[in-house]
Amino acid sequence: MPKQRHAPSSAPPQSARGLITAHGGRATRTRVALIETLQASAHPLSHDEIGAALAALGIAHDRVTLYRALDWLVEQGIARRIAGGERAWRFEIARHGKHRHAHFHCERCGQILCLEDIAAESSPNLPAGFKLERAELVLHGACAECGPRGPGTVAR
Amino acid sequence: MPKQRHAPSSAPPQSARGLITAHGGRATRTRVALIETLQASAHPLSHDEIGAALAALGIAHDRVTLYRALDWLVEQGIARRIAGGERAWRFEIARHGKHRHAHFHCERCGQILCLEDIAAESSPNLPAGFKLERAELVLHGACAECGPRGPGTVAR
DNA sequence: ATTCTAATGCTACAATGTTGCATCAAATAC
DNA sequence: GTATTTGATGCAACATTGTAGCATTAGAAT
Repeated sequence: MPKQRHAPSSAPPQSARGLITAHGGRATRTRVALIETLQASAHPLSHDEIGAALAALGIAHDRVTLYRALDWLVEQGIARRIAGGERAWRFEIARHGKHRHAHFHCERCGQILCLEDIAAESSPNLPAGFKLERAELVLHGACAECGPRGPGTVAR
Repeated sequence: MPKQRHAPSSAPPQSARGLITAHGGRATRTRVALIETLQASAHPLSHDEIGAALAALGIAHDRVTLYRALDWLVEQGIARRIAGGERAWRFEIARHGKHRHAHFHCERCGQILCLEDIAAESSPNLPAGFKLERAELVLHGACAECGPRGPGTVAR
């Protein structure tokens, strides 16, 4: 696993329970662990990665439950779903007030990183009648780990 | 193994057969129909849509063959694969010389449209060591058809 | 027409995501 | 602290999207 890159996150760490109850949900073990896992990660996580993290915490995790819990977090605006390069979704915590940022998909190692400096809310010159709700900017290429040195085994 | 690989010739309305043979491939019915279908479409097509189009032309189409034929087109630079909103890929013909453009994903009807005016090659201020190979910009929202009038049945 | 082999079309499988329903447990009421 | 309510979970079964292996077909060359 590549190292983490930290962005200057100016987020006052919101408690997981607080976030959940503030949205009228029940603070279950799964949801709390989910939020804390996402908050602790510097980059968006896939279902697999999240499942592994929960397993490491000794928390039961059914695949379906995970999907539903994540869907709920996204619905409530607590988390965000991003498309990335492969067909699997990835999830990241929505830092309070933080604008949407671009992501970088390394085609060597498959990792997805946040590019907090690059805004995704751009190019508003849409055709008439179109309503923009959100923008997703994904840059593809080789990350610092894979680029200069030998490329890692490709994750297609 | 495919022999040569050609740099994108900048020929205008290229014939399907010409495109294929220029890249050292065999001009099969499937590939020809595939290219012509993509060329005739104003927006990127999903596998389903392509399959339906081929079926309408009375051309046998196995799902696997379609995947492989499309992969080949992308490898050769004849077509481009874009991620869109759902987990399925969509394909569009790579217009000779045309720069990459952004796409609009309507979350009401599920349609994906090309925004030729909006370039996707932006924001090059990447962290050191990162190599950008391509950028994908997808705008999500409601298209002109779905926005003003009643929203179509959601295609989540 | 014959040959060579790139493409095709099976079949079988892998990965990702969804639906329905019975059960459990988080919050509330007592 | 116990009982009640129902949101959330966990399981099974299924749907969709994409891949791998291999025998067969048909495009191009001889």
